[in-house]
Amino acid sequence: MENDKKLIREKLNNSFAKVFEQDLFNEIVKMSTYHKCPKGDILIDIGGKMTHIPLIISGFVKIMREDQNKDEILLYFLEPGDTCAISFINCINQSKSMFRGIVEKDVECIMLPVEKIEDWLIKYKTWRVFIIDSYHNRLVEMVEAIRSLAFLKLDDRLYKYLANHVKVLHSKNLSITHQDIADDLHTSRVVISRLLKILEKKGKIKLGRKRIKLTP
DNA sequence: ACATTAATTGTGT
DNA sequence: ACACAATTAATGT
Repeated sequence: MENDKKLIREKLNNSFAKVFEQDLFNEIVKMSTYHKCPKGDILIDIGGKMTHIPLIISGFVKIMREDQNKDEILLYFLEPGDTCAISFINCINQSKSMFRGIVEKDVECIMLPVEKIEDWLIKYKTWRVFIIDSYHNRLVEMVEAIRSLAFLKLDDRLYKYLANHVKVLHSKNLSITHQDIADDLHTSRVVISRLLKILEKKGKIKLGRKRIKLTP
């Protein structure tokens, strides 16, 4: 147990360095629990109720919305240093989640209980800033997603999608299938394959089975 | 090491 | 969009 707290303290220091004031930092360590979620885990599902909110230490999570015909809309990603501020509101007003969060790459996170989160909002300025910032970031990403849907052609969207993955994974080598991409971008696999082929011919990427390499 | 099978990717209509 | 061919990875013998 003591070891656990030590671990949390360490992890928080690495990913959330100097974001929180000292008192708050100590409280977070005291109230939180450490979790690991393997790829494929569903962190939060549509209709689910939240009791904790996560602070992401490592890995990343894909947040999406599913509509009537089982179609999924990709909304945004949670990266290390992020929290899901949207789920935070769900916590406070006890409403159910509109979104689903799927772990795309093994996640380490710190879970915080809802009750405390509300207290801290009043007590700590750095916490307020953190939550509002988080909200702002989510909004910016959603606006960007809408812009991209409305104005960009599919080939540009595809490239952006790849570039974004490169960014969050800190690696130019992506291990992903054409089908997965097609699902996220709402097209067929064949279209993605063809566009990727064109990108390869242009020298923008290198293709392999289950892997795509962005060229610098 | 080889054959079999399943999954992924490529291409023409 | 569909069908099918080709290629590659995974698994068992």
